[in-house]
Amino acid sequence: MGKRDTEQALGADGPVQFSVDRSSPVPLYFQLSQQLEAAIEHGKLAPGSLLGNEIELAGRLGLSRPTVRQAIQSLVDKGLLVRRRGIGTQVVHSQVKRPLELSSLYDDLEAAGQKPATRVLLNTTTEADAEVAAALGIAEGAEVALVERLRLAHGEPVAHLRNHLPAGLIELKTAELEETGLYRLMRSAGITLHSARQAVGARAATVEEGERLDEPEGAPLLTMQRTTFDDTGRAVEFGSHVYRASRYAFEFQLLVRP
Amino acid sequence: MGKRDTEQALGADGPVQFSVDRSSPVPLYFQLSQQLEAAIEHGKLAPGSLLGNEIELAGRLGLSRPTVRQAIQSLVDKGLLVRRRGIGTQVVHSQVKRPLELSSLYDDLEAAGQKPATRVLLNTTTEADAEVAAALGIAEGAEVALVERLRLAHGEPVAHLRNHLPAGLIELKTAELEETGLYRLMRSAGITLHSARQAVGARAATVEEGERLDEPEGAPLLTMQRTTFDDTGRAVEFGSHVYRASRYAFEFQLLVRP
DNA sequence: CGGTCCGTCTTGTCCGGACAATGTGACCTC
DNA sequence: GAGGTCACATTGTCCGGACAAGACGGACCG
Repeated sequence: MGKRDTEQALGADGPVQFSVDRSSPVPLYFQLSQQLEAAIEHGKLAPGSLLGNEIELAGRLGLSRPTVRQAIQSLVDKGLLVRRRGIGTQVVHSQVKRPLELSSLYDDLEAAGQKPATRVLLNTTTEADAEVAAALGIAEGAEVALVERLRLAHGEPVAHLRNHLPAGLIELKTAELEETGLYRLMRSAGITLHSARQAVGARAATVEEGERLDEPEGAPLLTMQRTTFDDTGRAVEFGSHVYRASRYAFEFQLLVRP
Repeated sequence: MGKRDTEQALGADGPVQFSVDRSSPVPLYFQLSQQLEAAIEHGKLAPGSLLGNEIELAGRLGLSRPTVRQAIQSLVDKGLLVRRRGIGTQVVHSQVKRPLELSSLYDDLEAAGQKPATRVLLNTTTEADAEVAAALGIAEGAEVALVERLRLAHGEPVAHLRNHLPAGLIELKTAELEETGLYRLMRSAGITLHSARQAVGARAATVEEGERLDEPEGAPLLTMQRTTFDDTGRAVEFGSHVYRASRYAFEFQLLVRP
């Protein structure tokens, strides 16, 4: 009965089928959004194809339209779908890389198959200087934890990491720091990382930095300063890091919210 | 009649007042979210203070609870509010910098009061090589626009910018490129920028780069490669840029979506 | 005094419906 | 044939209600 022929989201044998389990404790909208995301990821929903209108989709699944909209909206926020009033909802054309987690050097190296290792150079407490106090939003002179680490890949130095944390937030054990990344330790301590403000620059290596990182004096180094916040807006970490430019580059994705 | 005393969002003279205009074409939830955001921005809602429960807020404004929730949710997504079941919704503790737009060097310099200027070195079309084709998702050898620019601040060079764009997307006039940034031109051409994938690294300047940027050979340079996508997922620009590390650093904010 | 249970508060999820806004395509008119 | 007009399809906004889930405080009991 459709007056208009539309490019439907069809597989080889009909429309992609979704289903929800009402006995599951997982919210219905979340079940649906995961199935949609998986279908997009696996190419079952081709880029550019229309999803079919919300009301019919809701009826087919036995859900209400608000629930279906909530599922779709979460994927729109992720950049996987585009809604167009009067047209429909379609899959974006290019495969979108995932929004990229707050990059952890340890995880980055591990994912690249580089077998990261860590040498803890310092694990103590100190008084916050002006820069650290401003970054963490605490008083100058307040006690903070200070960790300095050398991160290695394949036995060669990649970066020198210096981190300051508010006192009492987490107890950092040197043995743990040698075996995993700082963010993993914080997450397993119940801290939910939420956002980070970063500044990335470059400069020439000093003699000391060169010795530490096995680079000649004057070699280009990548520098990053980062303040990380948890979900309540507290600053939970301030890092001041130096990377060998010959061994590392940052990759990340920015989303624009208009 | 409240059995519990809660830290309310109070000003000097009672709770902050909001109001909506039903005759306005602006959606109600958007009116409310803007007023909430402004109140947070101006400190009228103190960090950590509770917002008051949704049902009462809805009743006070003459709105339904879903509408109020939609307004609140948009601010939660922005990282300005935190919801806690059984507790309430509260303002995050630290002032959050805005999510940071897709950084435009031109806008960055202008915002810093640096009076940016642009010298267009090249404005032509060419065939996409393998790297450009892969980044833009087009065929190798396809026609692309190519622009090379030197960006100056206070008359001194800051960066060398090379951009490739799919053919036919936008007509770039050299005169316009000298006067504003590429992103502004694209936006005013009706292209809605959505996300970008970036890689930032560093390296030592070659002789030619040094001459172009007024740096000695071997000076540290910041490099960035960026592919920008519009809201349908099309790649609309691939940039390969080189910055003087002594004059520029990237600042940006990353959001973690759990 | 301490631990457990329970009630209450708040957000989370879900439903069904209604009307508005907008883009598309077909139809009609000139 | 060209242009404007109109109906239709689809998402956008908004409402009112219902129950569930989690968190906190206080009462109760050992």
